[in-house]
Order: sequence, then structure tokens, then C-alpha cells
Amino acid sequence: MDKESLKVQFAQLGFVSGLIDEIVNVGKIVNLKADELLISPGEKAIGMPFVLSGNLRIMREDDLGNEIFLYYLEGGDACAMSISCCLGTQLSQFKAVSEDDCQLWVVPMTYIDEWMGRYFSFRKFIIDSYQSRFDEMLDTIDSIAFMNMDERLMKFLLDKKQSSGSYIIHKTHEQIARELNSSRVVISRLLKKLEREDKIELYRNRIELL
DNA sequence: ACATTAAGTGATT
DNA sequence: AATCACTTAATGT
Repeated sequence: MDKESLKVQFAQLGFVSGLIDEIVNVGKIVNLKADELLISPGEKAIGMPFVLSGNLRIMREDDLGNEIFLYYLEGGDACAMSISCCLGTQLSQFKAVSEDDCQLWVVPMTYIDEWMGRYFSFRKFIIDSYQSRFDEMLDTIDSIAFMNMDERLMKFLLDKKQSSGSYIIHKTHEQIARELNSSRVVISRLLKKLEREDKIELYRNRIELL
């Protein structure tokens, strides 16, 4: 990723050129392959990540290793949540795993506070970003609280199609069950039902939407 | 050929 | 909707 295309990416976020230069100068690239752990609860964040490409899955985890899915970070997103983690010398409350191959631009936290003061566009971006993470979290809370499992599963499949731009989903029933906080058997049955309704086709490690 | 992992299913709570 | 127990199918060594 060369500097010029980086600048183009950040310009799309509505940043002014002075800010873009600073971001490009102090950040560094982080490449993740699919299913790599970026951070887990209790760790100190390395900085504030901007997602250049790929998707990340953000989750909460309890002491027993049970996970609950919160939201996705997609290209163009930044994890504003990581601010609290760094401004207040707090440790991460989240677990972040790459969903596919990802490119991140990570900026040391020390700059964030200062940029928020100096650049209106940056302050706005952070607040908006915080807001959308929050909204997405409300969304998943709603779906856990108010939607039936079959609706949640359908939503999951459609979201997946949306974010990956593909009708093919490379996941096992087990993985899907974990992300929806359900069990493998339940997911297998519901998927089977969807297959009988000709909405999907099932294979090993792969689901195709029709 | 054998072991391992993913997926399908009936019965029970 | 979850869990158990068991079967069947696919894949790796």
C-alpha cells in the first residue's frame, strides 16, 4: 500500500489534507490473514485501527471463553471504541478477529486526542464512528432479544452476503452457532429447513445462497 | 484403511 | 431452543 493510495482512502473519509498527511506519516500497516486474532480482552491496544480492506469480527468474551458477537468492522471503518481503551489507559474490553484477509492502518493513540482538538473533521469522524458502532450493537442486542433463531440466522446469512459480496459463505455450522450464540444442532436443523425451502444449498464448510 | 471433523436426526427436556 | 446420543458423510494421513 503506497502513500498515494492511502491518502485517497483517507480523503474519502472526509479528512482535510493536513490531517491526512499526519495520519499517513505516523501510522503503520498491519496485515492480517483470515481468522487472525487482533486483540483480546485485557490486552492493551496497539493504537487506533483504520480498516483499509477486509472485515473484522468484534466480540465480547467471558472468562470461560464464551463469545458473544457484537458487530463487524468493514473497510472504511475505524474502531473508535479503542479510544477509551487508550485515553484512559484502560485495557481492551473486546476481542477482534479478522473475518478474511485484512489491511489495517494503525495510528498510535497519542495522536488521537490532539487531532480531535485540532481537526473538526477528525472529531466528527470519531463521534460518528462511535455512534455507528453503538447503533450496530443495539441492532445485535435487538436481534438477540426480539428475533427468533430462524430470523437471526437468515439475517446472518444476508449480512454475510452483503459484507463479502459473495453468495458463498465459508463457515461451518459450528462457527455460525458460536456467532449467533446458539448450538450446532439447532443451526444445522434451521439450515436444513432453509435448504428445503430452496433458499440455500448446503455443502461441507460452505453454504450457498440462492 | 483408519482417524478426524462436519453435518443430519430422533428423542428428551 | 438446547442437549444427548447416535449415525452418516466428507476429508486428511
